[in-house]
Amino acid sequence: MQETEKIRVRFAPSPTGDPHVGVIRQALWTWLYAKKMDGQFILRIEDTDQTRYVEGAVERIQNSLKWLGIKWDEGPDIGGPYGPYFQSQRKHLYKDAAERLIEDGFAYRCFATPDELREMREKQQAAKLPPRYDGRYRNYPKIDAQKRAAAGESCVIRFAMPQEGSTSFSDLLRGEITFENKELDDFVILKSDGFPTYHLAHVVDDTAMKISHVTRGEEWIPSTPRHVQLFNALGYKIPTWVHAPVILGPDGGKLSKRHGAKFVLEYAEEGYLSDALFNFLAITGWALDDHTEIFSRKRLTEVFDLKDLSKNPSGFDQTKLEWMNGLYLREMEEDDLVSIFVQRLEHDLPAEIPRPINWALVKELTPLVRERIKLLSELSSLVGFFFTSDIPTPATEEFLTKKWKDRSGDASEALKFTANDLEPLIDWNAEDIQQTMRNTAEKLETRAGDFFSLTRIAVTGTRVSPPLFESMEIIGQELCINRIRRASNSLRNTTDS
RNA sequence: GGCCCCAUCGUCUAACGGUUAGGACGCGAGGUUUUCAACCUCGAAAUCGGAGUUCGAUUCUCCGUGGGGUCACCA
Repeated sequence: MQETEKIRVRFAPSPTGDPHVGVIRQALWTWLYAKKMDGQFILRIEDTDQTRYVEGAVERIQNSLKWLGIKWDEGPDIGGPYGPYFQSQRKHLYKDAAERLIEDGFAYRCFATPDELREMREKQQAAKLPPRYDGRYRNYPKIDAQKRAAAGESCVIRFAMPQEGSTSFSDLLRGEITFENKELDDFVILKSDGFPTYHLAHVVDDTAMKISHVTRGEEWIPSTPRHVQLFNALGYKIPTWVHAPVILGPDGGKLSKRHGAKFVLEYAEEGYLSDALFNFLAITGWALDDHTEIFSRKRLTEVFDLKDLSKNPSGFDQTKLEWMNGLYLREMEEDDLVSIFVQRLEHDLPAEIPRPINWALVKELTPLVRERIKLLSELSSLVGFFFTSDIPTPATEEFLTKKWKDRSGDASEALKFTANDLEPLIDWNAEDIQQTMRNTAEKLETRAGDFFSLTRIAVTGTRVSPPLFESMEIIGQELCINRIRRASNSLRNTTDS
């Protein structure tokens, strides 16, 4: 019974480079479905094209998945009952299948050279015909083909597509899709180097691995009739097909590396949270209802369903991802966030700052900054001044904006008063610091805001910073007063122009 | 170009054939405020076009149009 069969799905990338968000979203949806259905999620490496193999790609793929919390139940590193999980290690299976197809009259050897085929296509195109294999070896005597192959002549094996009628299949999302067989040519199933093409390989493997749902990008729709024919010719059961939408680049075309980060691990480096990217990827192209969009992984494994995927390709809304990342940063459990912050600062803070990073300090400043950043990469520049006893005094121009324009003397005075008023403070806490400084401002007949901004620059070194008084409390009395005095002195030595 | 898929605010999307077409990001206005954020309120913003079917189409059908995919000894 189909209904009672175990759900087994797979993610089957080829190791040609880093997986970008489009392919990883595909993996993510597939994984969610496996979890929801209490099935198995298999990772299989489709390395049948040795010319495109990229060193380290398998590791990058695995690391991308791991970073997102997508664990496979069977795969190249952990094995499983249907291994091996590298197609390059299953060559004999494809060869056997191809030979069986020849035996049964579904396939034949083709000795056309690449040059010959290229020439053929050029002629077709010159004649304004669609480029396609013309079947020149389709009726070549089997005995002769056998002889030439045995003699070591290079050849490929092609599938003999039916030339009449049509092939239909049902897609979970799109329903019935039909192609005229005459539109399809005799495609290669086994290459001259003995490796299979994708068409043969995945049909053989998906069957051998008992894959119940073939999930893949919609770009595969046009070759699905070939797969249907292959499944049938081999006597295999047709799986359920799910051709999911793809992600479009910001330019409307295919996702391109020119526009910002593209690879999953780049998002990690840029300071996105795994949970946030996961959530975001899950809901671009899928929705539960008309209002929910924040989901934990666990919740998603309960409510997600492949059949609810959107049919149309989606753009990648980078801005919304950033918003969502900020949201996760704000809502995360504080202790978890502290440890993420520490980790990030270890990595991002300038080398001069001694390691290990002071955990207690990070814990203190976390509440001050967590809602001020969208990306972890923004953290170190925002909090750097907490970690060094010796910030460089900002340039005069930094201080003399707005109310203080051309008033370096006044600014210097104001800071001097602040330092003096702050010095006797016994209980160094944000509230008292604020009160003291408000008094100072009043005394100087200066608007508090203008006055605070001056102090902010002196203490933090920047015009934009975490809340001033809380920051000052953390930095400590002595250091704050030093910085303010230093700023005051530097301003006094400036002549207004 | 042939074939195939798709079509709701700028973007991601929701809507048993009956809703003032909903939400979110972003954007604009206001509020809050020591900077920046965050937060709150309000606002602008969409059913690609044309025929049908129907008492009634975002929804079903057809035709256009637009976008995307695919036509390899790549996946």
